[in-house]
Amino acid sequence: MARRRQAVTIRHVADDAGVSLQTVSRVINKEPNVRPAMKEKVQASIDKLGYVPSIAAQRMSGSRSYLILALNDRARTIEDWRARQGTDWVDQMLLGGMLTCAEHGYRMMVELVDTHNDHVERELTGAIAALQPDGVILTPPHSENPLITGLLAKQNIPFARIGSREPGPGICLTMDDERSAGLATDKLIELGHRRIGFIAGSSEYSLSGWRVAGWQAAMANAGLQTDGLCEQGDFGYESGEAAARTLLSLPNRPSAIIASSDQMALATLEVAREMNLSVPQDLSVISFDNTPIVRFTNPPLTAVDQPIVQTISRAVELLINAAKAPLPDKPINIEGKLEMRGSIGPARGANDL
Amino acid sequence: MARRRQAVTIRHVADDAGVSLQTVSRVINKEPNVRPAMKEKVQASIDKLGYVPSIAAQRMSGSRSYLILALNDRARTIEDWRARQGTDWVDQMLLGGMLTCAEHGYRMMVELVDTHNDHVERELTGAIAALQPDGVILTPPHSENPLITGLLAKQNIPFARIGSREPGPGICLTMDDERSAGLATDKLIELGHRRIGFIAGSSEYSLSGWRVAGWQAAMANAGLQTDGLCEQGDFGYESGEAAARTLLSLPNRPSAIIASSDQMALATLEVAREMNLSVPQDLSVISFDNTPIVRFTNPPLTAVDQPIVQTISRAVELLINAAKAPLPDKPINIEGKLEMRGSIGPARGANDL
DNA sequence: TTCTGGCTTGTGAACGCTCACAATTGCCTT
DNA sequence: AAGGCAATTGTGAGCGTTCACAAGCCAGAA
Repeated sequence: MARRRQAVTIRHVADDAGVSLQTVSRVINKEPNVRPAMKEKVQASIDKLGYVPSIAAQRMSGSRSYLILALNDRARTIEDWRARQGTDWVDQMLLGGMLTCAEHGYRMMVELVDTHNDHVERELTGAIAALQPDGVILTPPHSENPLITGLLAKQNIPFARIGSREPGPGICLTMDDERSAGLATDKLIELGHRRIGFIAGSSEYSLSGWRVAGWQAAMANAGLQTDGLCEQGDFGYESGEAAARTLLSLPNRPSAIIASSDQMALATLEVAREMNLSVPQDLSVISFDNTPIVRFTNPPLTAVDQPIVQTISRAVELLINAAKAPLPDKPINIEGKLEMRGSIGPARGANDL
Repeated sequence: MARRRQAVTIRHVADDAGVSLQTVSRVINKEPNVRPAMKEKVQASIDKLGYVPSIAAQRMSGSRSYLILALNDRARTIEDWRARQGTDWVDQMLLGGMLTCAEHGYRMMVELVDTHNDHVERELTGAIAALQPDGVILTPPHSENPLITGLLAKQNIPFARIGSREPGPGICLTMDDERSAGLATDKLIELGHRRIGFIAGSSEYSLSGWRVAGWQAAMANAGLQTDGLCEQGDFGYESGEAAARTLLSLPNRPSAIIASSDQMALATLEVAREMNLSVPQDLSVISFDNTPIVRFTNPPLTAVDQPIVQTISRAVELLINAAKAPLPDKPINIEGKLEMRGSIGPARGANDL
């Protein structure tokens, strides 16, 4: 294989425009203090030759790498991955991140790392040394791993923590889970439901706790009981099935269930069908995430939309900007909203109230 | 922001081990002709110092970039992306590609490019100049875009074309669409179905045509008619809805339908429900892709599993290897298989046959 | 007119690594 | 024991870009 060289380098542009390398560099980097006429001349040469700076060289010479690294939980095996289902999240992340990166001339790279692995530290330092990204995005559960956040802080790399609120280095972005859960709960209460069950997500994610808290607060606020109405799940389908079965087998079963993930809501729908409960007449269901799948269930699921794309997009912008301005200290909270579909309805006998 | 330098460079390792830079380089690159004792000594220093070579520097000095670029169709907007649904494909690609890359010390980067855009050429050359990948993976419909393949060939970059068979530069990998469609058709015929409808995918993808061909061949082979039983779709839900409605409104409606995508199969299920046809008693449905969603429909969909992960994984391996051995000329065909679930059953009156 | 000081542009070095080639080593032959 | 050849190690240059600094330029003030 022939050694592949850059086709057109900064030198070609400089020669073509009859200026120095540095001047071209300044135009590329949109630095101030370049006379408009000069800038135009150089830009013309760049366009003419189709010049694109080599990221490798840019990185080498100590400037930015124009790279944002997104750290994601890695499935140990492919089966594992498939079994989890909730992968649509990754798509949205990618989408939001990449498009926003592209707008700013950056690129996003995804790295899959196992949180439960002893080698996290090694894998991460390796990735950073190899890639030298300008910023890192941490998704749960990485965002709450002190080993990872500590490492990034030590290396002085700006990073964003999605779905975390722990104070410390890095900017936190959350999707206001309490409020979202509250929103869903309030809606059901408004429809006359008094016994509202909740299926919690994996306790490994602290956002699971926030959601439960939001539900509890809303219930308490309306003077409603929550005892025995919360079942633990892990975001996956099977766990949702078990939880729904437990809740719906209760002597005084809830007339509505909020599930902390679309997968668990799907499972709830299925359990209801098995038990001959029709949705929404006998049971109202609300889910979290609002991945595309919820539009095709029967009935379509009312869901809390997680503004993932928006959140990641915001994170990317902050990280890119971090080269100039320091990251804000305060956590950023992006509000979700309830997307209404057919899976909820008035409680039986609601009009009696 | 402080200029971030590489923490530990090849020089540190060389000093620590008391050898020359080149020797360390040789060890890193697993070159032959390094005495075992030497290799061990160097490796010990590498491990001790936690050295990881800078990809930027490696690329600069003319060797590999350890980067595979995967070109994907870009949704113009976020809404567009969401509406398409079929995003799970991307997940699988990422997964298969990344894990395989990681095994070989490579990384995969995804680039979203609009095929219908006038700037494809510019975007692609830009990405290549900036990233200088060692190989490129093209997914449909990019894999059949002569502008793109031509460009890559001219730049002498090894590339893989997924879902294409057009002769020309680059290695083609397909998932044997005729055979898969044939498999599905044969199964239905075996169950006694005689009128089997087909919903084709977007004509922009030539694999759509292959699937139709596979169905037709299998039907012809069994002496069955196909006239009027094929409807055009575009892989999306809405198109599937329209196609299914047309097929099921036929005076002599088919007792089974094969849809070229999971989304279109979902739509078919929904149309059947509307028309009070129960699946699989009144209608058998088979879909293509086998994305996770099909397990949660009611009934779960029998689907042709597309070995995407396997295919991408294979492509990555070939591309990485292309640095040494040239790419094989012959297209590679990876077989799919039928995954049986509850959406198919014997034809009404099948036992009469 | 001459000088000061800010804007513009240019210069050489450096970034971390691999390439091509040169120098050294070890080992087998004669 | 000397020669020769292959295996092993080392050397200097260069990849494309930006950095720090130096040099040139022009305007307005003295």
